[in-house]
Amino acid sequence: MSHQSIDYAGRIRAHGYRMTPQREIVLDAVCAGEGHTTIDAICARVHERAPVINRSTVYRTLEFLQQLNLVVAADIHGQTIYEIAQAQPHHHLACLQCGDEIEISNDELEATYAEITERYGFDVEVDHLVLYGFCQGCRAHKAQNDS
Amino acid sequence: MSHQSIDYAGRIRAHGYRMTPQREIVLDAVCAGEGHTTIDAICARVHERAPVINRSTVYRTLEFLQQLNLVVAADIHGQTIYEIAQAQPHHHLACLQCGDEIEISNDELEATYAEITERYGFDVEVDHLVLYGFCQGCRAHKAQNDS
DNA sequence: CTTTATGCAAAGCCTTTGCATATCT
DNA sequence: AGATATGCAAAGGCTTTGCATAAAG
Repeated sequence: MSHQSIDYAGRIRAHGYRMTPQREIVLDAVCAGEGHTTIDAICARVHERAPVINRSTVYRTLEFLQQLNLVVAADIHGQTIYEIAQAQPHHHLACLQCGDEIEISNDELEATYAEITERYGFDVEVDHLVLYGFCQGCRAHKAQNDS
Repeated sequence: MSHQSIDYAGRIRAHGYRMTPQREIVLDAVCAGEGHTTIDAICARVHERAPVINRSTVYRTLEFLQQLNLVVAADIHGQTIYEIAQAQPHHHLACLQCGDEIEISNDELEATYAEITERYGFDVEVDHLVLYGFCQGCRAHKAQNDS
């Protein structure tokens, strides 16, 4: 699922703003993150293609793209990560040990949300939940060390 | 549930460290947060009782209390919040509109975690999940405005 | 041609750190 | 006395902002 399939220029112009090379390059960099990219990673990728682009432009562009709902942000370990907005809400499993991340669909959590709404009258609005824990590989190592 | 019921001084000394007025005041300030307190709120409360206590001491003390598992921290909207460690893992529902927070037990989410472990081999280790959404009152307002 | 976007540099904010002093056991 | 904890001030890292210039429609 590439971001190429979306008419970003059109959606930006539809709001009365302009498409620029910088915005395109930042969008590409976010997309290259495969789901979750830090500012540093984005800046590094941007810098490869266009060393002249300023860091503050990257910040401003990401802010801008979020307002148009083309990019979404999430907090992970206190760091902000960015990714291309997808039609499907989804979540992440982040391994505390190896740092690996697994993307999961919303299905697993939907039932839980419904239950919370029913019990607390609270409408959970989560597009981008990050659950921490230990992945399969690291669990195996942990089990060895604990013995 | 007050933190008074726990022998903090004892637990601190058991690790070879010292109980000090500063640490006691910071602990009180965290406890006064009723579940989730920002650094600023903690510093404000500390300052009321003892204006001389330095901000860096508060940072160091919180770091210290976390290492002893007397205080736990979580990220909420990019801000670090602190609370007294409880025996029971629990989570928060944070309303995006009014900022209200509801504390919920782990029970609602346990089944979901089990399912994730089964399906992905990923062991979710969440002591302090924060779910964003809209509380009952704000949902009612939203419904009105949307019509 | 007008408005929006960018680059640069500087300011801001929050957090951490080094070091001398004070405090606890 | 010996070790730990604190206060102060300064440094650090990341993000935001003001302003002049450049570029898009």
